[in-house]
Amino acid sequence: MPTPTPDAPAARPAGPVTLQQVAERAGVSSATASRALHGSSGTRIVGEELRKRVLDAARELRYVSNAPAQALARSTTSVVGVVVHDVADPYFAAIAAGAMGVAREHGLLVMLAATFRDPELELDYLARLRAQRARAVILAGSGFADREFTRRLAAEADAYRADGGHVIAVGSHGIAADTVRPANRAGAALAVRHLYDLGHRRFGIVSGPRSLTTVRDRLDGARRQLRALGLPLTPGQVVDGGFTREQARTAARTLLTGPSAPTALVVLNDVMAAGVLAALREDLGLRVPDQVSVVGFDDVPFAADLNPPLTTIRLPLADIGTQAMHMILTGPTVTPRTVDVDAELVPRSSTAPAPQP
Amino acid sequence: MPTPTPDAPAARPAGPVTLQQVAERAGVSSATASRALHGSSGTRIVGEELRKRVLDAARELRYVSNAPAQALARSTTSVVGVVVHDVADPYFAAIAAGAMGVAREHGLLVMLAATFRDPELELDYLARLRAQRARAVILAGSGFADREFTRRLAAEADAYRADGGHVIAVGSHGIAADTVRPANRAGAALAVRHLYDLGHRRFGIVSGPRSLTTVRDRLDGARRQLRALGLPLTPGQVVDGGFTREQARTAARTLLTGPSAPTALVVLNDVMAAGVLAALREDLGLRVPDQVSVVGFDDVPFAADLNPPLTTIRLPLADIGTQAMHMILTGPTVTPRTVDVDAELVPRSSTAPAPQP
DNA sequence: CTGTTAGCGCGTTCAT
DNA sequence: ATGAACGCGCTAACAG
Repeated sequence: MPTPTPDAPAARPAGPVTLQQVAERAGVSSATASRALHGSSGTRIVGEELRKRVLDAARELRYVSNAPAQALARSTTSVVGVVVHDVADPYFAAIAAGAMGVAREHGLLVMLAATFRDPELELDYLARLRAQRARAVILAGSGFADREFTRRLAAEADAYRADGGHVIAVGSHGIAADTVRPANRAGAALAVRHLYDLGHRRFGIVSGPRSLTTVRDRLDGARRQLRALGLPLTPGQVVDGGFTREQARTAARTLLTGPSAPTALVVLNDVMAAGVLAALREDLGLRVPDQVSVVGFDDVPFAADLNPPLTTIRLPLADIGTQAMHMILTGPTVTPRTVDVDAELVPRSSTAPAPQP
Repeated sequence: MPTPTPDAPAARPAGPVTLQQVAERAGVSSATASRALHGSSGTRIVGEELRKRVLDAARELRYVSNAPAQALARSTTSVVGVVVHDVADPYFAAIAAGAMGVAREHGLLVMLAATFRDPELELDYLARLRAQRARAVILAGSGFADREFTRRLAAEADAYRADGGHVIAVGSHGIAADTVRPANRAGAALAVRHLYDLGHRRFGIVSGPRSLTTVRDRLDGARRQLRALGLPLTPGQVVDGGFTREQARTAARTLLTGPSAPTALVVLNDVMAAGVLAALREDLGLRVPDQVSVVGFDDVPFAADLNPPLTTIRLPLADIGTQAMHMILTGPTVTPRTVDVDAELVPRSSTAPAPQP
């Protein structure tokens, strides 16, 4: 008969190993085992000898504590929720990545929820995350500009807080919560100003769904700046690009088709800008930036690789995620805090002086 | 005194509301409340009248069940884990998005873990996911080609299964598990073949860390095809682009610097291809595809927006995620299954006939 | 159909 | 320093 390997895991009982089993194998009570494994009160009040026996037993049995049971007993967990519109969107992917980096450093697990822009789903996930006793939730998706929805969201958020949770919002969600606020208005104004300074006077805006507060804020920033410059925006100058590449491509075609087509395009995010550049280049045969200048928004990783490299408004995406995460680590405060995140113009090659008429 | 609004949520007790409280408010036992809310045995065996009272009470109190407690009682959860290298990488973002779509349809919650390519972290997350009693885990990151590591991973995966969990691997991880297997070898061969057919005879490969099985598989596929074509690869023709844009940009410079520089570049993923195109265009002043042809791998969303639009090997990324998720829904089988996912050449504008010498 | 009872696995008093 | 006992909130038998 073969000699058992010294450190071979002992025959594991069927199903998950429990603390009790570890305790038995170590010849101690489950209380001692618990203390040895998690040193509850800061000090490890378990004797060296027993401690070692417990640790060995746990390792041999490949024991991992039952997190749900632990959560029930401690009435707290180490999971945080992050809700986004769509992970495949580089904007959210970057924010999520930032958040996850911090989570890792602090031993937190993250539940990622994607709403695909459905407000109902946002509410739903918030409730489910509350059920999970996620200690905090980051609402990373844009807020929805709907009165009734906002009321319901606020109610859910209140319930979340009442249950001891912590909610952090990215952008305007119309609720009283800690928030990380990207400079959407100022950023859009920056874009307009940049184009204006280059001599452009005929502007076009490729926007997104008006139902999103991010869209409204950016649009508003552009509109104000334009008005301040004496170039008030007319309805025909704004088209909805749906915040997606394909829709934006189509939208760009209609925008550039009129009699006095714009020479300057402010596109409310980079994903759409990719579609707009494609439309200009492949559908309309217009040269960027010679005939038309384009400014994007976000500065997602691929912005510099577009054709031409995209001038855009940079938002420190990963930072937004880390900042939100840090608010979680700090814990909730009596009055909501808000961290402002600046936007910055990144000049690349999609903008140039306005063509002479 | 103000009349209370009819449907105003009743004054909620401090902290989370429990089933017990809902039951009391409805004047029933907690068992009945549980049945009314979760209709255990398929059939709703609770009388209309009581059922309604319970539902009302729950709504008024904004009750959500305590998931950890439920998990403990039922000894099962509705969370699945997805471990990736980095969410900000469009390859993983797309896979995760595919998985999350299915998760949503089936009421599953996903815990996303990012290892940042650290094998230890992968092991760690797997154990933590086991602790969470995640019903299944999708190992979406590339496997690591390390004997010792693989042994440990297999042990963890076994423990996971022994605990009633289900593990799904994407690509080669060297463990006996259900796997979704992308055609990495065949895909790379396709890339080589495409370039060969265009008349190219001097090849260069921008590879990634040899420690990743994905890299090895793709490299192997290219190497075999090249050998079959009578053009065996020499060490100098392969450089490590680190699977990142920046490293690949640098790597491309060294690759193109030799005496008989390649006219055809096979880049082992699209993210690196973006860096390679930048190097060619901005650092080396070489025209693509006139002087050098480039083929990428993966067909991430931005591939078509690069300059020039990238010819690449498409992997149905979202599909990979959904397929993996579907294996979870099906549940584990006695013997591991494997689903093959085909790669396909997507000709765009970064490849052209070899320049005449 | 509904209520009572007994765990699920763990942390945490309270004794010792 | 260690063990015994109780409770966290919920589901699952088991009665009635």
